[in-house]
Amino acid sequence: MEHTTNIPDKPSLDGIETRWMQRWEADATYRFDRTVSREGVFAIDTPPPTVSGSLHIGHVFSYTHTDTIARYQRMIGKAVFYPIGWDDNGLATERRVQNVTGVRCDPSMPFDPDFTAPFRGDVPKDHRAIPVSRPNFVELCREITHLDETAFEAIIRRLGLSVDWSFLYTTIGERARQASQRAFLRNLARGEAYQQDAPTLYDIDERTAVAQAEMEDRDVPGAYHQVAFHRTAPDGEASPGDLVIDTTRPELLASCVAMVAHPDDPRYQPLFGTTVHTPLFEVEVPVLAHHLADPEKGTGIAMICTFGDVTDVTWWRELNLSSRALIGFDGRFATEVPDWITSDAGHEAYAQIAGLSPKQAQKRIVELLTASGEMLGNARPITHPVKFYERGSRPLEIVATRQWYIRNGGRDEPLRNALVARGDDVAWHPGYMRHRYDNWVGGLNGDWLISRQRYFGVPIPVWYRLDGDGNPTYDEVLVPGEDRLPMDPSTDTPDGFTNDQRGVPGGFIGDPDVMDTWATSSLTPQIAGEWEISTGAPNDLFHRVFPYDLRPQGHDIIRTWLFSTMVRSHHEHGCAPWHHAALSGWILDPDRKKMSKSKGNVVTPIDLLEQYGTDAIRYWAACGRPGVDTAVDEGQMKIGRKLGTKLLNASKFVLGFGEPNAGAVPSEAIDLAMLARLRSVVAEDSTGFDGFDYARALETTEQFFWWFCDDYVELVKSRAYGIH
RNA sequence: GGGCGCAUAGCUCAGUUGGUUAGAGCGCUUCCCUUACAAGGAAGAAGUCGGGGGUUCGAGUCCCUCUGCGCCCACCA
Repeated sequence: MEHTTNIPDKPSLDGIETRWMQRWEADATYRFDRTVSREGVFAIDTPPPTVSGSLHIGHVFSYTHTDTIARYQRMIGKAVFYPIGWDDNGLATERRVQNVTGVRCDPSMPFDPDFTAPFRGDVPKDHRAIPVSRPNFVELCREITHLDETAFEAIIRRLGLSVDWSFLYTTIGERARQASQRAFLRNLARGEAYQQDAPTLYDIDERTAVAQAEMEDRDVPGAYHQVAFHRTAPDGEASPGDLVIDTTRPELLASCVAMVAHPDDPRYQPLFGTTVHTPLFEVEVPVLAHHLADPEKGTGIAMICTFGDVTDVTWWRELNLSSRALIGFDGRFATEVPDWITSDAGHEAYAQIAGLSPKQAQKRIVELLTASGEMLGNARPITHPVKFYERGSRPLEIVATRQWYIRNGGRDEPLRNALVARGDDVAWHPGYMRHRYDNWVGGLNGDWLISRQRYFGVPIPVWYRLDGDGNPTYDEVLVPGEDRLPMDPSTDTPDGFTNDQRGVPGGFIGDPDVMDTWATSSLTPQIAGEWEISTGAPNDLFHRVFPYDLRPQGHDIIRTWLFSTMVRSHHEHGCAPWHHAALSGWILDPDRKKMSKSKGNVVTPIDLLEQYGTDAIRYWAACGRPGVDTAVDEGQMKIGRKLGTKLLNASKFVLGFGEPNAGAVPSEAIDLAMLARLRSVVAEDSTGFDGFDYARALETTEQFFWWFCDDYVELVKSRAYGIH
């Protein structure tokens, strides 16, 4: 207890944050005691915020919730493991660097040790991005993330989070790369990781494959084009009898491999087993039956292209069709005329779209179809959902590429059921969030694609043997021993080889890809807990913290972070990675619209912290019920500010009377009543916190505090001042 | 098409297994610079708990249904 002489006349909240930040740091107040065994530990799998700009008020909101839980657990005697990290690898960072500096990575460029990046503001708007080598680009990513991370740390400290900074990690850091590569190699050894050459959703701007979890549907304008295919006459020539389809992607006509209608559709039953000729390109394709064809849609018969959408992929696979892919990794139609187009007219038509983007090609094809009379009527505009990469600006294309996958139940019923059942091992707060998990796992339609054709990430830690012609033999995967991790296959050499065998026939080549950022952040429990890291006392930490007690996170990343963490833990440890998952709500702007940068309504945390003070902001945050979307409410922050001042003044009153005499026991009825009430408040708050309901605990405490001030203090005043 | 959430005073929200006249804060009205606090205190007005139906002695709370808003998921040619 402070001595009475230290009580200021006019207690103030100003500067209180700095004082306590320094005190906590000096005293190592929140340092985790790593001698405590698992039963005495409360471990938190803190979300590492994405380093791609600044922290959002939403972070302040949800991180405060977790901090109240951490502080409660500490108060009841637990050693709280409360680490923090920065998620700085991956495409989000690369995009940020591109935006800030105006460069782009070109792996074919040589390293330039003297390169200094311009800042975007100094680059003319119409100037094209400056290509730099991969090492230069990675260096830039490190520099810029470091700047952002410094700012992040300042805000988190200012917010008073009781994290243990000695466990700070980054997802591009050595520990993360090591854990990520180790887990991958073990997935590989157990058959949970595999590579496959298959149609893949591909972002043609970022030039990388993306996973199902990173896709989103957007309603965009499109148009139905009614196009006539020509029936094949007995002599093999196209006849005038036409078969009409509706398509939103006429530009893919050259990739058409078949027609498909529902097996029960009487309109098309006579045509099953026959062939038709495509318009413009005059390619002969079969008419087939498949139950996914919807008689209600368009004309009831569709063209199958490789690949216009995911249904095409299903048809292609299940009907065992050949592949006629034309859109390449650059998002443009192949420049060479494909060999399945044989007629002169077909060659001529293809020359019109060679090298074009899908959008350009569509325009041209429509012109050609109109000219040839094979397009019936005008295009009918519609709005339809199209798949985008969540951070992308152009629709995803489907391109056949070799990629790495981790099994997540998307193609495997028993594994899917096992992962759904893992949801039972976790207590969900609020409980209904469980449905989102079940929903997502139940709806998976493929395994988890983890390879990315990008640069700032954890390398896929394998090499491939090159055959006598210098071509990679992908089924001969060369792996490093775990003692070599972290490693980079583009500079490290596999055992039994020398570096001069890199890229030469009979030698080896490193996998050029990096892992998806979720493939690393799915291991935050392992990274923060120093899984398998030898620190003199091997693994002294991990078994004290794993499985963690709590995973706090936003409900929007159940499909990504929560699920992927579950997958990795299930494979590696055979259990759920935590006992509780607490899902926080969204932050809405004061008009209750979802905040977004494009709307320009983002409130920066630092301004609010400056204006109202940490306690006021934390008060506002803690008033938001678990899982409930909450508006930014400066009124609530003002109340928090007043409450803080009230607390200081009430403390001033109480502390002003000094310590009670040693051995003194309360005997006045009013005192005993107050203490009894306090006991019930403590009990109720404990119940609230045990169920991760910090808001209920706050409400109870606040109510008690006002009663204490308004009634109890007023009633004891005369006694306190010695007036009877 | 499937799933989930929300709807309570002008505003933002509590209301835990159904139980006396439905609560808080902000805002509003009136009064008070009283020695912890005017960045405060005291008092007051204000709601047919989204509509309809049902179960019950009793429903904001449980069941059915409808409406509106929001979110998640889906093979959307």
